[in-house]
Amino acid sequence: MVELPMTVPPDAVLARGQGVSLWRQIATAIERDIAGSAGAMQPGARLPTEAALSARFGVNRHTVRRAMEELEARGLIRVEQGRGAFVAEDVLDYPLGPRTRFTEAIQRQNREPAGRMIRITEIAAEAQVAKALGLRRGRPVVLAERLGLANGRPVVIGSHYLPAQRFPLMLDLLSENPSITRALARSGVPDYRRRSTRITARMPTPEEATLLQQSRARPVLVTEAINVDAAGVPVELSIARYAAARMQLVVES
Amino acid sequence: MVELPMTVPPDAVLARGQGVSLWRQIATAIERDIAGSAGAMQPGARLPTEAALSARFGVNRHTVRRAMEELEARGLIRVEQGRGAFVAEDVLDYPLGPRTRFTEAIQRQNREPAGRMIRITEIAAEAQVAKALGLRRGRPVVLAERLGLANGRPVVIGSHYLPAQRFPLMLDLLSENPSITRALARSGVPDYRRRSTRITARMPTPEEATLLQQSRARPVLVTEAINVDAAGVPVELSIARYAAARMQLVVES
DNA sequence: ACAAATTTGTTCGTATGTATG
DNA sequence: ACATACATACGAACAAATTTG
Repeated sequence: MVELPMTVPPDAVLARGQGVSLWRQIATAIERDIAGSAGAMQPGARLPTEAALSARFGVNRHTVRRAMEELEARGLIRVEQGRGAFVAEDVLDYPLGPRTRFTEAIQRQNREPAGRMIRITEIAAEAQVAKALGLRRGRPVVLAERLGLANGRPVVIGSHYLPAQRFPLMLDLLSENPSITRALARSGVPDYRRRSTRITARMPTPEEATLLQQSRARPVLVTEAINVDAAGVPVELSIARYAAARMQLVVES
Repeated sequence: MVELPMTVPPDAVLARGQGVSLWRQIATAIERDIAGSAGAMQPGARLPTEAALSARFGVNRHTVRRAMEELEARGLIRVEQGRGAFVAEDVLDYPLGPRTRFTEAIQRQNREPAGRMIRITEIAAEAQVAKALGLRRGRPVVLAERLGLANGRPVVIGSHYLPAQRFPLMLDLLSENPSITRALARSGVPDYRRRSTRITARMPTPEEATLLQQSRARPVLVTEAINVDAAGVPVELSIARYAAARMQLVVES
């Protein structure tokens, strides 16, 4: 990019010397762009660079930065060094209770939940899975991998392991309808609860980053939960990876 | 690095053609190096590169890799592309109950807990802190930042915010002894409990990475907990940052 | 592993307008 | 009228983080 030495008129004209500081006018202009009734920007969308904005408004970069500071302090945008500024995404809460279901948790926050099945297969249980489900190694388990979305934005990848011998129809049921709760209900488990949850954080695999539509440089929250039936017998091992920027876990005591 | 075309004798000699595969011999040799009675390697310490090991054992790099695979599958080491192989660190559990204290949680897992105060100051409450503690913005709060260690390894940084007006002696008490529990007890709060906890994950700041002695490329788990007294009044906002590689959170339901 | 390009963050310096005493 | 303090605005240079090839 070559810098043109000419003075170009700014696209947006500000009222100079009228009692309202330039940076305030810029802040409200950007705010209108973000939440404006006309074309509202999507949460997570990237704002123009500081250089672009200062050109557009015909001001120094510092003046734009002062406006950005204001918007960030008010929680409307998120600025990241080296990456840019982004329309703030609202962070959803995921309550870690014994009975929380993804769909309910999202609905309670007035978002539209959705699920997309990524893959359903039957595999042999490795050590970790077998131990969690109380099976012997190598026993068949159904593995269902599901992407959970809120308002169309991906927020979680869930890997669900269920004993194939106890639930012979599970693979078909989940192929029809991605709801684990529904498939378990049709398999004679009307209710189940979360027994224990381990929470860790790590960097995403390339596939996880793609599915969650997030940068490979941001971490995922990982929960590993064992779900048991009314009798306390494990029916599902669930490993979920949350986009940490869009979802936080909440424990009520 | 230039590859020397000469054949140099390996430092460690293996038994070839004796019924035990080379990679198994190498695996047990490395295992002895790691956990050996002689000079045990510290958890988190870096192993020699694959090239160095293949030179030392006089085998192809693939053979060393086969041994590494085995050790990684058994959880003894952790291999990271582009970084190297490291002696596995044991991951401690931190139970997120209403009454869990750091010291007890570490002791229950037979580790030696320790705490080092990083800084104690009195500051004006910003919006987030004020809201959590039920104060007005700008009211004075004591901020105590503490590094928690297990067996001498840093595992958590805790930032503790307490209302300075309710606890006028807090700054002095914490300067004497870094225990929050003790300082609260001496301030007329013999017991407190965790009301709610939010859990997120993010990349560490440079300072956090240094304090936790971890790579800036690995995430930290962040918990934000509000602690209340027997009457349910908030007495402390606690923001903790855990080295995700050394600590995982556990919720029992 | 490295270098280049892009983008935000920080720190100088300079100048102007406004409110205060 | 003058001095002072403060917020605003501009310019330049460099530092730091990220992305890309």
